[in-house]
Amino acid sequence: MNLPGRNINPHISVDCVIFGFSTNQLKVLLIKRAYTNSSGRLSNDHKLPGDFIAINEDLDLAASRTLKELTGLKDIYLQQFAFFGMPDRISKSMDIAWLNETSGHKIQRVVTAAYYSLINITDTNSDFAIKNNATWIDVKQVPDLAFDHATIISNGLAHLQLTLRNEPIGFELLPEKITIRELQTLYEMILDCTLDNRNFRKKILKSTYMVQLEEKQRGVAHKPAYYYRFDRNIYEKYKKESLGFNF
Amino acid sequence: MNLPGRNINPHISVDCVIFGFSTNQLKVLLIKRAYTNSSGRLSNDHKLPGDFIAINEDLDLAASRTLKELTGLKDIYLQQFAFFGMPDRISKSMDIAWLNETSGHKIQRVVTAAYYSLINITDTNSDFAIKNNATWIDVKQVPDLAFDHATIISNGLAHLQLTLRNEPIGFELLPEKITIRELQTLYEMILDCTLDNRNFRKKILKSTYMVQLEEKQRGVAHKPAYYYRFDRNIYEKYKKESLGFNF
DNA sequence: TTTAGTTAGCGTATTTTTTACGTTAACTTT
DNA sequence: AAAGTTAACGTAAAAAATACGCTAACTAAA
Repeated sequence: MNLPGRNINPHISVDCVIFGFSTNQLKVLLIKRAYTNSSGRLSNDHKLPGDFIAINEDLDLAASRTLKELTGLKDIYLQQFAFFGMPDRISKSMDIAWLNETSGHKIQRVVTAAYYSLINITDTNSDFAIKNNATWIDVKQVPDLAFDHATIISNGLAHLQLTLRNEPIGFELLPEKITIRELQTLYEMILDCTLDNRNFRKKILKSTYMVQLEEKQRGVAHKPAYYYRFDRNIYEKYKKESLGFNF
Repeated sequence: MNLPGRNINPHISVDCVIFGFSTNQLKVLLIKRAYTNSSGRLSNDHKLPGDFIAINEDLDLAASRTLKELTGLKDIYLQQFAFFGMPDRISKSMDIAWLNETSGHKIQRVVTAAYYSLINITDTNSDFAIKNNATWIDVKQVPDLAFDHATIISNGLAHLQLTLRNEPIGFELLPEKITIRELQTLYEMILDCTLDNRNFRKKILKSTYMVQLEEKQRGVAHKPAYYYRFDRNIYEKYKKESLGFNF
């Protein structure tokens, strides 16, 4: 959290849209914000994990730092996807008041760089690390948010969908091991559609960059599935070759 | 150009990467920068059209304003694509000196919002409008640039390529009328590849959103080609229907 | 006026990719 | 041992992408 007088640049901030998938829901990580409303009472709402950047702090590093400070999550790949610079984006009086209070600066307008990521909620280490002021909220049921954070989230989701349609979810975003079914469910959650499991499997198997591991699922009440991992090297080669264009 | 004492926000700037296509080259619009080098002589190099934003100025509007002020180009659609915030991105001493001189501020670090666009150089109105301190430079032969502008350009080109592979170049970027051959050449220049003209034509004709006009080319020493226009409404419908995923 | 040179515009056969759909295998729980 | 559940595979049909050659319509030069 910002302390008054900290050496920040009060014009620029970063915000992180962390998508998380568990069994069958796509969620987004939000933190609670407490503020004093116009009638003098203490109110609550949610905001994205984000913060002003420090003087001379790199934007990417500021995003990682912020995420760790506010949620405990670390070593998460963060992808910048947009920046927001409308002069009125923080104009609600309670937002301005909160900013002035928490930053120790007289705030006029803030330009924010938005980052997104995607993680597996049920990975114990991730789950464990979430501080208790941060919570996972179903993407389809995001409540009223501070600032323009609802816009930032829907924008981030659009970017994630676009990425997913045009290349495998792979690169930085996949967990170390995943079953084909889990991957399919992930696709279905993000694209908000249903896919044919046989055709999806064929597509995955044909792609050389999803590599089958020896490990199987354990303790499941059905035929256990093999785990796969995403091989970045193979993928990079494949990507170079397949530069067709589609529209 | 900035005048000392102008009411600017010295932490944030905008930069415009304007790609232009003429007969068979993809170019980028650069402006000359004069500065006094370490041995006291006047030197020249190039930079992207860009500027600090004014206090409380919208980023998108700042980009349009800057482009118009520096190059005369107006009513150009500008697409944001990245936000650059490495602390050392303006660290060359001559860059710092130039910034201090032109802005009238003591500059530490500048975060810049980058925009790109694509226009037809031979459109007389565009061509006419370019001020004489701005020049079109072949994308493949960009000289040494100020700041990290070379990085910004290659990043912008990558974004343009990505866009082009995943949807028609259409939306805001196409000129009002274009022949299929011109469109193909544009694709080839941007993607840096060759395409089969018959198959390309088939693809365009099958797409319902490229609409044939009655007007033909005139005065060309060969069979004149029909002009086409991009119909955004048809495209928006098409886009909604065709949300497959490929990888 | 004719000829040469140039790009526009079309068609078809082949290969590759996508889609649609059913059945057996391997595990846990009752 | 039986019931329940998801994994894993295959094939035929439709659609899309690719490869390739020829005629049409214009200007410029002879």
